[in-house]
Parts: sequence; C-alpha cells; structure tokens
Amino acid sequence: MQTQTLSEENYLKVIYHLDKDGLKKITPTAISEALNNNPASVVDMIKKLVDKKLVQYEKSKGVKLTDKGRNIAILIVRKHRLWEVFLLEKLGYEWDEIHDIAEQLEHIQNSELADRLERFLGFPQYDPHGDPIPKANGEQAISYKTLLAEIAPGKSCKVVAVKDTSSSFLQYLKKLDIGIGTKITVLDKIPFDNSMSIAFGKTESTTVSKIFAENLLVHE
Amino acid sequence: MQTQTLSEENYLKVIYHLDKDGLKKITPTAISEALNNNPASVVDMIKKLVDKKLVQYEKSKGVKLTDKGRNIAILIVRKHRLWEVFLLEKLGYEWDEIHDIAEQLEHIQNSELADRLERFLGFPQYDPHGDPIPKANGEQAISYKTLLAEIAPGKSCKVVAVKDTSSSFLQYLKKLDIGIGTKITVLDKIPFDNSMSIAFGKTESTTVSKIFAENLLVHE
DNA sequence: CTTAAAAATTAGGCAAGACTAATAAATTAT
DNA sequence: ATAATTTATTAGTCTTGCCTAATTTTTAAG
Repeated sequence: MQTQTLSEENYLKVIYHLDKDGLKKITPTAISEALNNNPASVVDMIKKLVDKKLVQYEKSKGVKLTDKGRNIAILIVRKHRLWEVFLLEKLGYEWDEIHDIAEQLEHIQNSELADRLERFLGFPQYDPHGDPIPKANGEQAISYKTLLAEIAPGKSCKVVAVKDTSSSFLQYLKKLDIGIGTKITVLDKIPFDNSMSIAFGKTESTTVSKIFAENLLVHE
Repeated sequence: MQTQTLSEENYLKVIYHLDKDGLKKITPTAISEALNNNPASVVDMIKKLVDKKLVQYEKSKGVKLTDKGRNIAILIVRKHRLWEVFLLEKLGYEWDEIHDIAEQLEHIQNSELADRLERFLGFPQYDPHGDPIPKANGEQAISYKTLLAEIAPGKSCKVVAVKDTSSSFLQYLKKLDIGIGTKITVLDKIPFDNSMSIAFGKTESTTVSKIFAENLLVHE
C-alpha cells in the first residue's frame, strides 16, 4: 500500500468534502476554489490521481473518488477530527484555534495512530465542531447539528460547537459557564424578539438573545 | 518570523545534533551522511540557510548554527521529545515505534503547542530514550549518561537511554528484554574485541558486542 | 614537496506541484 | 442556432530539493 504525498491527501480530502451531498458534479474549478489554487494545477493532479486509481474522471460526470480514494479521505477526516478533540480537551486550546493545527496533524502517517488516539480519547463520536468522527471501519454517525434557536421549548440538547468563534462570544460563553458538552434545556421562546429562556448546569433560568441562539450548535 | 520548510528544519536539526560536543567541525559530508543524501544537495541547502541567517559557513570552520538557527533546532528537538513521551505514555506505543512518528510530529507548527503539550504531560525532564527535553527557554537538563562500554567489570548500572535509535537496535533490545530502567551488571570485558559479558533481569550472562555497549547509555 | 585520496563545489538535470497565458470545449443567452 | 461566456485543457515556466558527473580544493601520505 503506497503512501500519498501531502498534496495528494489534500486533494482527496477536498474532493471528499465537496462530495457531501453526492449529487453535485465535482469539477476542476470547484476543486481549485476549495484549494485556492489554479484550475490548471487541478487538472494535472487529477491525472495523477487517476493514474493511482484514487479517483475517476469523466468530463460529463466530473471527479469521483474510487473506494480506495474514499477510504484514504475518510481516514484523513477521522484523524483530523480526533486530533481536534485532543487539542481541545487535552491541551486546552480554544474552539477557534484547533482547526489549523489539526490540518497539519491529519497527515501524520502511522497505521495505528488513529485507533490509539481514538481509544485514548474515549471513543468520541463528534469533534468540537459537532462533526461526526468516522469510525475505523469508515462508518460515520449522522450529524445532528442544529442551532439552539431551532430547539423546541421543553426539549434538551447538548452543546457541540459554536458558529461564531469571535472571542467576545467565546468569553460570554465562558462567563455563563457553557462549554462543549453542556446540556441545555429550552424553557421558553419569546416570539417578540426570538429570545429564549434556557436552563443549564446550576443556572435555572437565563434569557439569551436570538443572535446567541443562532450561534450555538447543538445535538438534540 | 518566517517559517521553515520541512527540509530546512531537518537540516537545522541534524546540524544541531552533530554539534553535540561543540568541537568537531561540521562539514557538508558529515551532514550528507546524517541525512543520507548527497553532499551536493547539502552545499545547496547551506547556501540557502546562510541566506536566511540560520547558519554560518566558512570552509575552515565548517557549519555553525546562528542563535536564530539554534533556537529553531532546539524547539524541534523539544517537540520531538515531548511527542515521544506522549506516544509512549498516553498512546501506549512501544519504545521502538515512537521515533518515526515523532519525526513527523516535531514539524507541527503552532507557537503554543510545545508548551501546552509539556504541561499536559506534567513537565517531563527526559524523553523515553533518556534524552533531556529542552525547556521553553532553551535550557536543558544535564545528561548524566555514560556508555555501557565505559562501565568497569563488577559494577552495575541502570539503562537510561539509547544512542542509536534505529529500529533494528531498539528491536534487539526488546528481544533481549532490556528497556529503560533495566539494571545491568558488567561481568567481564574481553580486550580482544571489546565485547563484554553482562547480566540483567533473568539473564545470568550474555555477551554483547563493542558496538552494542557503545550505544547503550546508562547511569552508574 | 609532490602526489594520491578525499572533500567540496559547480554545472546540468529531474520530479513534484504550483503558475500564467493561450487555446479548445462546453454552457448559456440571445 | 449562433454568439458570448464560462470552463477545461495544454504548453511552457518556476521553485524546491534532490540527483549525477565533472572539476576544483583540501588534506594526507610518501
């Protein structure tokens, strides 16, 4: 099993992410926009990836990952998300700092690394942005990410991520003592200004604004 | 503060390691042997590193790291050794598996990473090979290590590190069941070939070669 | 001191992966 | 359907970091 270059891995990952829905045609231009590079470079790389049987390419159907290519991409995503959990939970980084580091860590090559890391972290299901972490066999939990604003009164949810990563928002959350994993119960929604009253931790009731509720991602 | 390429970092690290004693002249050939590449490549890179003011080079005095270059090298070594501790203690890797992974991890770029990792690991002083972990300010614990080869017959010592970290050597140690902390008693030295017979653990007597004894670092 | 051997350097190339500019093909709009 | 526009592709360069072969410089030996 030959190994990929860093660049090849990044292409596979981007193609995988662009394929989210599975319907849209993945074109060289789309890839070049995602990678912030030149379409001509993409065409070159597609040829290389086709040679290596990591993708298929037909002008009419666009780029498709082969099983082999998809497996590699999933492993990279798996590593990325596991490392994000590590950076946040173990090293104490903030939500907005971990992505760039995980972007580097995801390329560390060692056949056992992802599995060992996963075990060490206690088999987390979601990363700190609320995205599901693929399992060793490639399976993925479904992403239930919703905005707090969409939770119905009476229901509870668990904070998985923030949409706005500005430090003013993060500091506000810290002050409230809301973090990843905090369980929030929605008590009431006020139609007038779309604010909501919520309960969490030791706080029995607090009112948060519409903007607040639209920037907190939760799992039901 | 501009960042280094992977290759540049590897050169700085190798030059730093070659400078251990501080006396020997560091030549392009020595570097090429350490990196397992061609002297011509080394000459190219030296020019580049001189331009970046990371090393100085005079034919008569050889290659010297500048303060800037040395600081970068020390940080790489620091990261390498911290990651080794992580891999061994947290992820449960074996002694001989960690080097190659740390070799990749040492290049992860983030200004806070080493410090956070160090705190997470509880400020370890030595890595799993017994080598001191440089502190954030560049200071290093002193290495009190001696070679097994220098231990007099009749005396005992404790393994603290290996000099050769090749996996062939580490695997040999594993097979013998020698690891960090193993107590070894030197029974005899054979002047003919500088081999020595030693006792350790349940092994009452085994003969090891000169090369072996010169690659095992111990504490009397 | 002169010669042989070793080390350093230069010159010229190569592969990866990016770029620009030019051209061809496919879409979209008229 | 044809023109206009957008997309894809090709050709030719560039940089990084490596290589080989040839040459020069240094060191070591006789």
